Amino acid sequence: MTPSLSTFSASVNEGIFLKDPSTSSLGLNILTKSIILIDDLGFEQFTFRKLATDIHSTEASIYRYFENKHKLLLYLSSWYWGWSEYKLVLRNANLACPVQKLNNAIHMLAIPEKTVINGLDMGRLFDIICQESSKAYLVTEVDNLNRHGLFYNYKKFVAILSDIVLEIHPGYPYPHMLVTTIIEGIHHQKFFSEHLPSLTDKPADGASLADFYYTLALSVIQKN
Amino acid sequence: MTPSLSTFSASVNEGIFLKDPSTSSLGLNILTKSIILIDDLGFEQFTFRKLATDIHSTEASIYRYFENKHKLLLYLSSWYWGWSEYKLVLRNANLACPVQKLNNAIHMLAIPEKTVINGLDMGRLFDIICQESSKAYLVTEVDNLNRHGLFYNYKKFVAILSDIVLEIHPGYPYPHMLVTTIIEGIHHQKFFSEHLPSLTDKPADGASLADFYYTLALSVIQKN
DNA sequence: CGTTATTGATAGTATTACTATTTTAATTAA
DNA sequence: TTAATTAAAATAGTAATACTATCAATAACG
Repeated sequence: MTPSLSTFSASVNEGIFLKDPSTSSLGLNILTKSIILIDDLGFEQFTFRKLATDIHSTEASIYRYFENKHKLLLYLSSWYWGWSEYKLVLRNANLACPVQKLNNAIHMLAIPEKTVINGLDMGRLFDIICQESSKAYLVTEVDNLNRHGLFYNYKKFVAILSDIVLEIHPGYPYPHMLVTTIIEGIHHQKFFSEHLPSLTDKPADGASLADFYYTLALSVIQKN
Repeated sequence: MTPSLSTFSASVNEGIFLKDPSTSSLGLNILTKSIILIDDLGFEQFTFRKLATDIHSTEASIYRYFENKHKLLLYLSSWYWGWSEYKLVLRNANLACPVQKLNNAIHMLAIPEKTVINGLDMGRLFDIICQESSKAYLVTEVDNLNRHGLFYNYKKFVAILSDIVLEIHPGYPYPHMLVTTIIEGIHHQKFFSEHLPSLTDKPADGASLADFYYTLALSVIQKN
């Protein structure tokens, strides 16, 4: 069911990078290794200098691709949502029932595939999404970034899911709230289950997470 | 209904500070002004140097209270949850119905009071909680911090709410998941409504947030 | 009045987050 | 094949950040 990599090229908004990293081997190296480094060190300890030594390049070279590490995080996040949308659309292509579509989506979000796409370790990228991606928007420049469309891919994904919710219950007043609550919730619970288990419930694996949020979604949608 | 300030002294875990800021006027100054500065600049732009000049003190003096700005954020967050617990217990003291208790709690979380407690601007502190507080735990040192009990106040608050959920539906399997989903959800939606409105639904004021999450909670609890 | 704790003043270091410039290497186009 | 263009490496440097250390001044306290 996983789409072949050759057919997928992530469309990440141009404003995020200075030079498209997907067009050169150094750029791809930056992406590949930054995922590993950010996952290992955490975003705050991660620096372009460390990345540079890791890929046997220089800080200056990396700065030609990304203005700063925050933009790199935004790129990874944006790429993730671009990829997720692609997968979702493909998986739901031949489904008619919106409840099935929603179920599909929630499972996709909660149970990450551990494959490698375009050289990028999706398992680690998912961990970054859970632990670091909110730092991409929880910043003072958020309005400015948003004005330039740098959250487009995430917003698009949310919009698609919201439409599915509305298919299930036309006129439901809070589709976006529900969808972002589920998405951010999944990421939080993943983190909690690993680091702050008393903030979640056992077993907090992907399957029970999907179960919890799918039930939640359906109860809420039908209740209103 | 607001408890009198004289009766409340926040109990923040000792490991968070080097010297208790609530015991000196410089300490209180640090707390008061850091709330304003973090709210104005955002946590990443906020520095002890800027805070020092702001309160006409020195960096070194501030470092005598907090190891680093991250610990200061943890203090503010911890103080917020200590205060919230105090308020919640007081408000629910003479209620028997757990559904009413939950309703109370959700309204308290979604509709912040704009008062000043012990000199601390609660309106601004709430904004910090929404925008910055997740950065207090989304770090690599989280396990170490947790081992030292530095998230105690938040976990305690979650535990109290989870117990209320269990009062409503004994045996409900996901009380903690539900509670943290609601709490973090409220904070996210607050932020989204101000900065990324397409990720939420209008009107995203406190009242409709409370409405959304209260309905969500009840549907989910009763469904299972 | 003397002791102790608190803060201020000053200084210094390692690291981070960049920017600029020049050299080398690799591609491509004439 | 050479010249022209582009990408990357090497090197250097700056301002700001995140601290640490030392010592003097002062206030509080018994």
